[in-house]
Amino acid sequence: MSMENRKVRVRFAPSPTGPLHIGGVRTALYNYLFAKKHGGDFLLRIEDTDQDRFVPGAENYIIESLKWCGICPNEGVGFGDGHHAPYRQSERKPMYRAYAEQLIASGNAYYAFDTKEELDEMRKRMEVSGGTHAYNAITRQTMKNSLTLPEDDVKQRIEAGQAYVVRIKIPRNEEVRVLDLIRGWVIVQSSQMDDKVLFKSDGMPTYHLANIVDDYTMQITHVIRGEEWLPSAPLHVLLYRYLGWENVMPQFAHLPLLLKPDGNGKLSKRDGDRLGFPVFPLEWNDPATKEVSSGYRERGYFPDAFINMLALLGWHSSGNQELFTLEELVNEFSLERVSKAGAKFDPEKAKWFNQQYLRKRSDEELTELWMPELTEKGVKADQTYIRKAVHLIKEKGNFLHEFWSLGSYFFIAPEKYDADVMKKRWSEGSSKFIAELKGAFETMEGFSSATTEVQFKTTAEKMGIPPGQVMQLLRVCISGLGGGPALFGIIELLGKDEVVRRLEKMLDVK
RNA sequence: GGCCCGUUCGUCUAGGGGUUAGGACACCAGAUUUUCAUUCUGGUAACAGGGGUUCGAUUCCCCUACGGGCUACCA
Repeated sequence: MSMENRKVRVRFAPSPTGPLHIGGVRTALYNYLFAKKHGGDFLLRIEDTDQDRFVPGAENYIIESLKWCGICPNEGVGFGDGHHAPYRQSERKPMYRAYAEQLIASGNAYYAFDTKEELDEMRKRMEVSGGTHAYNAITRQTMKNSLTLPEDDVKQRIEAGQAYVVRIKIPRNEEVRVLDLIRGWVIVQSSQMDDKVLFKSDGMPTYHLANIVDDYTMQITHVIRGEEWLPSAPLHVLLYRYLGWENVMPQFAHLPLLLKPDGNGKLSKRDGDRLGFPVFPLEWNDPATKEVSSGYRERGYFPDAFINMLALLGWHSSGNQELFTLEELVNEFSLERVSKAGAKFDPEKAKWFNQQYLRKRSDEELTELWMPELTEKGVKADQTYIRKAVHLIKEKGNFLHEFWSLGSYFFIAPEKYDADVMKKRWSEGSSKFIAELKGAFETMEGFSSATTEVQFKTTAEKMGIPPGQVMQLLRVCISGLGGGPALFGIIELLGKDEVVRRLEKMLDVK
């Protein structure tokens, strides 16, 4: 089958060594968008070839994160098997050895018996002499491997059960070219590469071998991954070549890294703790340290807002649009528009995205989302009333969890009054004004925002007080807070009886 | 150290051989006819430096600087 008419198939291939951080989520997102855009498949493969680094719960965390974000793979661990199961490399273990042996047979790989100590010693030696400390075309001649040892010695060692690894035999001096969809041609001299281990002494392949074998057998057409993989891309190209798969080798795209908001460097777990914003999509309880790391979900972010925010970190459409639904992202996405430079993460903009999505939610939907908290607080109000309150509150908040502190006064008369405003605005004549206003309100027939506002102003003017001087005071009497939605909208919704009661209460307190 | 990648407002970015270098976040100022945390309007603010190529470069090339990544029997 030629490359051109193959169905697009991409994969997200994390290692279950801990919670997925937002950089990983963005990689998954771009893979998802690319797949959907081209009517292709998006699969999840778990790269657990390093059994020492296995963290319980990490795999499930990855699956739950993708689900929460709404970017579900259509194939893979946790999402149903396709034709290429299993999708966990530990379960694919039996298939890798044959490929390592194929590479040995074709002269592109070899057995190496060096111990950890011998390797350390070699590296030290090379560093002293100023050279690179790599296992390569030069240094391998001085090491214990099937290139330097007699054939029967090698055979004997293997039969005796001596530990060995399989290393790729990188050519002495050859130009290796990788075409990256984001960066163009990247050219590396093989003299700068080293004989990476492909197959470990514990019987597992390393990432490099497993990755190539799986991408080939799973018919992956595009490898979209983080920039930290760019240096090993030439190695991967060589592996495709030596395995005889170069004609179906996937195309590569290395994504720019997500950088910490201050200073420089890759965004890490520590930055979140230090700067007070989540680095993970979901809250994570570390099973070993018992440490808890906060998540976007638990902080009250909407998944679509979170995804929208991540999509714009390293990618931009041709226009000025910044708010995209998932469907719009799918339509607009292209690797050509992914930027090359790393993107500093901005927690402030993340909040702004959530605010935008909060506003986009209907009053009905927000009411429904808020109901559990209201019920828990013992609020007994009818749906229409709550919906109207929500309508006023949502213009002032960024998160649903702020609603109660922003608008509890719609359900409970304030217990406390904003101290700053009281100090600044309460004066000798204030009681008189409140009493006067209460009386005026009581006599009103209707009680709309328009009529109460007129009543308020005439009362103030009658007493020779500029309305602006007592407006915020009235707000505090009604809500206890110094700021909030349009005041007379609140007054209308609360209704005459309640407003009068609250004015009375203020007079009692003062 | 070596190799690789990168560099437009503080941040995310658009743009591209001739532009008033555009948008968004943040910030500041006015307005919403007299409250505020919303909204609206406006403003401050950028092509890392040096050489080329060219009539002309921020845009193309080279060098330097700076930043980042990789350099494990980790992914």
